[in-house]
Amino acid sequence: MRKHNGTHSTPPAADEQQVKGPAEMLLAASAARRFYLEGRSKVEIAEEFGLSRFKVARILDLARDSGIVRIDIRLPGRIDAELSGAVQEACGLRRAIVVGTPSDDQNDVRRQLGSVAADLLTEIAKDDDVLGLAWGRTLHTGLAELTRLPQCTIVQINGVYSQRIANRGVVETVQRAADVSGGRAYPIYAPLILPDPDTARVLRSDPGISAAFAWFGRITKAVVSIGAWQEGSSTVYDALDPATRADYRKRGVRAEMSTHLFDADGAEVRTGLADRVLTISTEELRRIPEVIALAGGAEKAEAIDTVLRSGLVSTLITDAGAARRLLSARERV
Amino acid sequence: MRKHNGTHSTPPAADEQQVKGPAEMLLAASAARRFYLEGRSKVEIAEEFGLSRFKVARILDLARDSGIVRIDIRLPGRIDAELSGAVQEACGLRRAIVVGTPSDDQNDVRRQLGSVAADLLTEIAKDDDVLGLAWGRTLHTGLAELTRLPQCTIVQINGVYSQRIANRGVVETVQRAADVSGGRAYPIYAPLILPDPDTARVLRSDPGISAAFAWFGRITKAVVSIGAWQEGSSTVYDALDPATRADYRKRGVRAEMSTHLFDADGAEVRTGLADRVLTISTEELRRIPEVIALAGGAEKAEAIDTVLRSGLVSTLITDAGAARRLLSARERV
DNA sequence: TGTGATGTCGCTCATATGAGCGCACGATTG
DNA sequence: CAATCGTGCGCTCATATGAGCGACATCACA
Repeated sequence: MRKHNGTHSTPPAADEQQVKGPAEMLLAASAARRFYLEGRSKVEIAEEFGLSRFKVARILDLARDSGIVRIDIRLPGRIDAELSGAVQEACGLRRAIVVGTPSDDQNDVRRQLGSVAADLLTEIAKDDDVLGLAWGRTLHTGLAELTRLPQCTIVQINGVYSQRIANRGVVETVQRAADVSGGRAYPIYAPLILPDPDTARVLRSDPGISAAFAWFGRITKAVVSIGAWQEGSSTVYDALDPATRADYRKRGVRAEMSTHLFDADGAEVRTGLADRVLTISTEELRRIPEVIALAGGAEKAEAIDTVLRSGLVSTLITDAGAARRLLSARERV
Repeated sequence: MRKHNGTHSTPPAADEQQVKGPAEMLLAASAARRFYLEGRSKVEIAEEFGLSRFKVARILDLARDSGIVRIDIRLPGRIDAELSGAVQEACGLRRAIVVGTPSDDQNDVRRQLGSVAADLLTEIAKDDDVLGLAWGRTLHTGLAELTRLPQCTIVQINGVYSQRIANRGVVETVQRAADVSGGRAYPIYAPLILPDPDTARVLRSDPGISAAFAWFGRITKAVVSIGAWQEGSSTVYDALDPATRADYRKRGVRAEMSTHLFDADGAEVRTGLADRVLTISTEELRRIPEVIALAGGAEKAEAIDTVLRSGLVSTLITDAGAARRLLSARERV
């Protein structure tokens, strides 16, 4: 039972006025109202107007084709359904959510992405899920909206980068998530990046921190963010000294996710950095069934493209600008 | 098979956001696109998304109820479907066509009504129809748009009121209608109102005029216009001297159609006027299967109400202002 | 007037669809 | 722990629906 084959796949130039005259138009509008709005069956309508149900069907087809009946599908709020579908398709993701930001302000974008991520978590989290949260700046504001959550264990999956964000905020958000969830929380009260591998090793054996790390293998849903390898786009980039930044860039680093570095092909670039950060490993990440990555801003499009190639991410939440650039990049390939 | 029982008969206050989260919303939008826009079946959609067809049905219901899918029915151009239906219902007419005039200018309204009448004639006239045309000012301009017509006989059903309108125009329009139709025309080259019954009698036996009158009994579709018994609203009123106008008004006349006068109950008011006009009789009118009446302007609402009660009219073409007043008058009864 | 093209209508029949139902599961309460 | 309720899911089955078809009217053109 395929309706209107063709007519709707090739959208009309304008309202193609195929209708003959006012009487038929009125009949079409009336029948369409009964059928589409009042939910009557075509048989009923046929009886009411004294027509055959086939005639009614043809009239309704006509009404759709001529633009009398207009069906539009648009998500309330900010999600761009079309871009979302396109990105999901083009990148082979389980899910892609593109928010159509009217504003270009970076903070607005971050807040929106975080807010959507919070909604998504609220929606897809089940009891006994183990949530790994790795937020940096992007998630920080938005996840404050997290007001409902099933009873989950919540694990912080990397340390805190305290230079820019008040510690208070991060701690509060973790605790808040655990509170609304009613489950246990495993925060990591330690810096993200440490001066040397020895310090990292010592901290990993700290009871509180190791408790969190012990959960990494059992995380079922994680939220991370993607940064481009440039100023202001990646917490890690910003935390490193200029020489190291340049060195990594020379070694092909284009993107960063949860302190892991990726080149343009989505391959992980192994550096000494891994030894002196407190974070989940890519192997552990890969085992997580649902990895939600956030990244906003058109300038991150290449970095997103890159990280998605690694196959670590199952859901991407981004904004329209980045989505469009991402799509045009993928088309070119 | 009744869809969405209730939900759509009670329109939601706003977009009732019943949807759980972004993922479900996205799924709903995606499924709705496939179903409503691409015309896929629910079974296909279910297969594509790996759901049962029931789940798909529920998602689609949700999408409609939550406002993701918006179906609106509106006629392209100027016809107001809702008012048309309401008037048709309230007045027990076979058809009612209400044009939604943005302009209040009387000439604009007349042009629109005439144009719609032309379209309607084009649509419903069949070969071998005998069309009776009685136009006054309202139809004069609009019927110029008559560009297509099956082969019909066209009969002018009343004389010409030449004081205000150039004769040339009327004659031209009649001939034009006959030309586009390819049928024969029976114009009446004589005034509508004559000074006395004798002159009328003489003229009725004029070969050309009596030829037209001879067709009156066989007319299958007629177009007439309704006037209120006041200045500028009825050709007949305007043509009479003040004393006669007042006299008729005193005798209950509220409306005029094709020189026939009606009181507030829709009963015909018999006056001497009938003997000195050249027009079709109400008895002949009543035998015509389709009588299309035109009347525009809110000030004619009462007159329309009145004439419709006579039962002579099967189709009304009017404007939104008159329609609304007509409806509120009928509601009060 | 014939004749093929075109369009309209309503039929049959296979398929799509929804109402109603029961089942399984989780939450709530005694 | 058991009973109860609510909820979400998918099944059955009667109904609604569209594709395809032939009958018929209409039309353009010879």
